[in-house]
Amino acid sequence: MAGGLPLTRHAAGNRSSRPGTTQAASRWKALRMTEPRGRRELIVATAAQMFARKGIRSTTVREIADAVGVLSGSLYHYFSSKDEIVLEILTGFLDVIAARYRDVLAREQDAAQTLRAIVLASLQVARERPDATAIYQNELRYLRETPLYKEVQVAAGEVQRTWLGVIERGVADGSFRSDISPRVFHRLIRDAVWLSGRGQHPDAGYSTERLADAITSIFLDGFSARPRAGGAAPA
Amino acid sequence: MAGGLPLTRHAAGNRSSRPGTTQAASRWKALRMTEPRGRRELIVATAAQMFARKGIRSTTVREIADAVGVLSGSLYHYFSSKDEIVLEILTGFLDVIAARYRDVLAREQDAAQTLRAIVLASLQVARERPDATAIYQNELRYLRETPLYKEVQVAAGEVQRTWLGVIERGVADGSFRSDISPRVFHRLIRDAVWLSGRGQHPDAGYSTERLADAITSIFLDGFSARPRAGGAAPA
DNA sequence: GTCTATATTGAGATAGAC
DNA sequence: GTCTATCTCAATATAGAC
Repeated sequence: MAGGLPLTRHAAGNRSSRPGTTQAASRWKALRMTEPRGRRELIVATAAQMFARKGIRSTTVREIADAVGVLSGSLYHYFSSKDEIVLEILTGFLDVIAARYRDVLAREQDAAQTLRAIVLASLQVARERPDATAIYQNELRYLRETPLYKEVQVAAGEVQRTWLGVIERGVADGSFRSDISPRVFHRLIRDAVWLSGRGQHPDAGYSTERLADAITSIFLDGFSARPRAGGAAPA
Repeated sequence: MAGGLPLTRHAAGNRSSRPGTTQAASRWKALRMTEPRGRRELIVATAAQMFARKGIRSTTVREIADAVGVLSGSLYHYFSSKDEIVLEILTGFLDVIAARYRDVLAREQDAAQTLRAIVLASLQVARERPDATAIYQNELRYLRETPLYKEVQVAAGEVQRTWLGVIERGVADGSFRSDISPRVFHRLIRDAVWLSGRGQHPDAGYSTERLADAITSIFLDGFSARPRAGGAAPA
């Protein structure tokens, strides 16, 4: 923390200027599935990327502004605070998850199939929105300190109830073990799923589908080598 | 044995004064297994508690000093920076883990038994040192920004090699599945173990041993309800 | 809608008296 | 070994010109 950088604040020269076509904007075009449309969305997307990489607290509004290609004061034309940007990132994220889960539940499969589908849907969202995923996993502590947290909690509630619901259903109908608390199982599989993108390495060679299968298989069948219910013995 | 430590002066306000018996000190006596001995250790323990609860960045040196019962300048008699306190917390933590793992390996059990023992040892450390555990899980991003990170990484290396070693051994001798990457399995079970203390609720009614059994059983046998290798059918 | 310039606050760290 | 007092820097946010 003693570090004094010999910083020159923002050499006004290196911005080349037209907002819509900055480096930041074209980066998104190349890398992300959903390309930010307007300046406001570009701010959100850029901030999400930086929050995910460096943490919310360590990312300054000036850095966000630099990356977007404007000066920091201009951000306040779109958002009234840094936290408001955070809120927009997370509610967008949670809304997407909740919607996917609703689709899954609408299929009315059995508990095991539903669980597998929830795992897959979660991993897909994690892949599509890696920044928001990382922020949500890593910055809960920051979030709790902000007044906006309540709004996030509401959105998170539905998500949690979906997981717990399918687990309890499986226990009730006899397809899942009843000697282990559904809450404990929920915590384990939920963390496994959401943290599996941590460290950005998508596990060389593990597609989203294959990872979903691996996770579901471990959690339902176990890692011990012995004949398994559904099918073939281990290769 | 926190009896009589030297007196301090200083009346400034609400602190009642003898360092050894401040609120902070007696809190430790009540709650923790290892009671801080000297002032230096009290600083470390207090800081750990606050870092765990509020995050490193949000905890100011002034807050730490207040909780200990001194003024902020005095901390710099013991540590030359805030990060040095963080480093002491984490290397102490990792050294304890590495030592426990060495004990486990010395027993020369089979892979499944060793894995179970590592899970249990980890949960015990997590229970004994919840603050350091939380810090290590939640503040990796902060750590990476600090020059001290390299030292932490070295200590973490041995820990990781222990996990991976036992998993690979089980795969090699045929007791674990070979159709799932050991690295993937390692990540899943490691996160499950270290995060299981998250949220401070020790899972009402789940002792450390019972939780270790639950985790090991889920990861080895699976959550599906069907006759399991080792014994009785689910209740 | 963006910039320039700056107010304001808060943090880590230091110097030197006691 | 602790306190008092203060330095220095960095960060969020604002005001108002263009």
